[in-house]
Amino acid sequence: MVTKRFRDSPGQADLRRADSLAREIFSDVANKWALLIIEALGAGTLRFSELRDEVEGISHKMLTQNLRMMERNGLVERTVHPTVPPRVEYTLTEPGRALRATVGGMCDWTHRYLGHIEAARRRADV
Amino acid sequence: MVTKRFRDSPGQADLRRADSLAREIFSDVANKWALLIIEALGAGTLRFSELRDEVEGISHKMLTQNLRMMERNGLVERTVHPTVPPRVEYTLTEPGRALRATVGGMCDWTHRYLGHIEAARRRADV
DNA sequence: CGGAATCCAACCCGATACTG
DNA sequence: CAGTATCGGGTTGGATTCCG
Repeated sequence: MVTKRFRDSPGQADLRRADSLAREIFSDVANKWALLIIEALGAGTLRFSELRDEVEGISHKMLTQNLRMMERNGLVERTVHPTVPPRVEYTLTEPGRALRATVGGMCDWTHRYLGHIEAARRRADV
Repeated sequence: MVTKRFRDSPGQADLRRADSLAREIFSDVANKWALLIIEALGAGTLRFSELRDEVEGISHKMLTQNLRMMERNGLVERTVHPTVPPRVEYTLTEPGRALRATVGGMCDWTHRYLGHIEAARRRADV
């Protein structure tokens, strides 16, 4: 069997294929910092420093890096106010808000199953 | 602007706190390999080698590592058939299936917004 | 204040070899 | 077939510094 060399049609890209665009995007987004940032922005627009306070434990560098990635992928919009001192605000775009809905599901899941998981760990950690 | 704290009921662990159990679990789960494994197991029970084929690009080591983590957290159940050659099967538990529902949402999101994101990238990548 | 760049330690993860 | 252990290069990511 010959591996297809031509592009898939846009709607058919598959997360399972390691080399697909879909997988690349999924990999970008499926990391804890990106998801926590999205969740934090769910409540509304935030400044850089507010975001850093909101997502406890994230470093300046990681926050910048993830915001750049999310901006490039069109998940957040970056607004610079040319004031002194500078003021930069981040907002979820429509795709970002759509993603946020499912991320919220993951957060809820974490809280709901906290007990289950604690118990499972006690069983596993002999 | 007032920071909203309404989501946190007292006594409920908070994802925002870097040192909370909830954050630890979220960080375990919020990585691409774990999520792709969960998605793969959504269709039903799979053997180790089937899982490795299903999640393209994952290494033997990463698969093992993530499965151990997921087993410890009670997301998957591991069944060893004492045959020769050995046969080990993995199945989602109830918490695992619940999580899978939201992961499915993320996968759908990826497909739905693939076009948006591609366009955003073209705009960003000057 | 927000961002970029640098340095460097810590770790991630793939490859490999070996076991039952 | 499934799993463990080890090794080492590559990447990650924190701390720091400087800039507009």
